[in-house]
Amino acid sequence: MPTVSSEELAAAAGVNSAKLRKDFSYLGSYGTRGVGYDVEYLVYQISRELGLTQDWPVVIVGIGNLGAALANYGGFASRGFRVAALIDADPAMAGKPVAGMPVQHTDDLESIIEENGVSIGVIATPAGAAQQVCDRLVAAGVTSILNFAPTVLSVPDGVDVRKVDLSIELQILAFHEQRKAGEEAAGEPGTVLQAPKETGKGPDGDVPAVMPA
Amino acid sequence: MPTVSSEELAAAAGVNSAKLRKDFSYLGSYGTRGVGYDVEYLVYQISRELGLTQDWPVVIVGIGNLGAALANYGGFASRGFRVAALIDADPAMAGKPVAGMPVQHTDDLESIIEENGVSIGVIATPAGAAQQVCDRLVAAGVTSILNFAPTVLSVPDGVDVRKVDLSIELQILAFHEQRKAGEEAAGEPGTVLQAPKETGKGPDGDVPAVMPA
DNA sequence: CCATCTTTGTGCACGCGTTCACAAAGACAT
DNA sequence: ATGTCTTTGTGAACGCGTGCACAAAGATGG
Repeated sequence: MPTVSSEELAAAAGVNSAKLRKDFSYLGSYGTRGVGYDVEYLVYQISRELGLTQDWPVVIVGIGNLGAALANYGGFASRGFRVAALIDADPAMAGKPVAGMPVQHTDDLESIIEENGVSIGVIATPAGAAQQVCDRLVAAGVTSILNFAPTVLSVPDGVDVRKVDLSIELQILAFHEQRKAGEEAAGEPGTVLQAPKETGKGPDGDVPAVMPA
Repeated sequence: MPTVSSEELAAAAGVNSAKLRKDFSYLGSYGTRGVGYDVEYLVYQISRELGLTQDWPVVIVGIGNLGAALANYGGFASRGFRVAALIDADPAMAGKPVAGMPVQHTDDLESIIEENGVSIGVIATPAGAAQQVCDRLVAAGVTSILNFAPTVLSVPDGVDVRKVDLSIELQILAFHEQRKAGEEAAGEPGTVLQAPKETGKGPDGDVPAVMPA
């Protein structure tokens, strides 16, 4: 029976072994003292807890470049996601195959959601259409939305929204890049003030909490 | 002179006003007691600190659906980013206009980086090509990389890499979705163990630290 | 010029998460 | 069986960030 110790896993992941054990303990006691964790069993338990063992049908609304990229993205299937439908408002897109699947028109959004039991929707439309699409998705029964449009969506309680801003990551890189460049010329008064300390805990460690939208 | 108080800003952002004032104080003392912060001056100071006032030339390598989506993304310009070049390995792509800009061939990667003084690169290639592209970018002088390919890149010290996994966000939504569904049927032994407490601090608050790559 | 009122900037205390350290548990050898 | 050795699971301590509370600063009015 192949096993791993918390020490090995911690070293591989670059975290503290005690933290790892404590995290695992919240899922139950799946380890064997003196031996470690049964790899296969552990993987299954974590997968189950994260929802990887379930099949999540999702719809992607807005089949532009980004929507098409998402539809073609291979990582979804292995994570338990199944693209149930691609939806676009452009009648010219309807029926066209994208990622081996015909694009459907927005008119059929509600019936598609219902028939496939979709609870997760992905919005990759232009900013102007996002809120309207969001409202229709929610009305049709979607309770989780992944929003790639550069808009803040308002949704009723009980609906989760996650906003992905492709430029925020670049922003963070640029912030660090600026820090690198400023290091050799540090100390000039009134130009770049140092943050109180460098935690070094993670890539986000020294990014200010407040960023403009 | 239009001003805002830390109280107003905190209410708008949904954070504590003391935290906000303390954060601002790390950038310097830009407020006026009894009045608040001069909006225009504050915006400028924060923009400068975040690097928004600088012009960051970036190259996008891999002009598939995702690369094209990024090239067309409007949010970059307003954040101080300028797409200096689009690069692809496919000779058939060379010269084709994407987002009003001709795609250039990978052969010219090094000269493009050098001529434009690019220090930030975006990788949107297939997984198989990512590391090789990364190596060439780094060798050419790029010190920050935004990686959309589903690979972990290895880079020398001093180079920053941020990995964007489009499915991880879906993963998080699915995790919460599962929790929602499990709530009415909670308490069954051995199925879904509760995390010790619900912090409610943010959308990532109750996501386990360890997730499979 | 003094009094009052508003809001900043920050010392300090609290609370939470991380880490340490160790007892308990189980494997394995004798 | 008994002892030894490894590794888990977790109580307790530590450290850091968040929020409270207030003194200092400056505006504003009389």
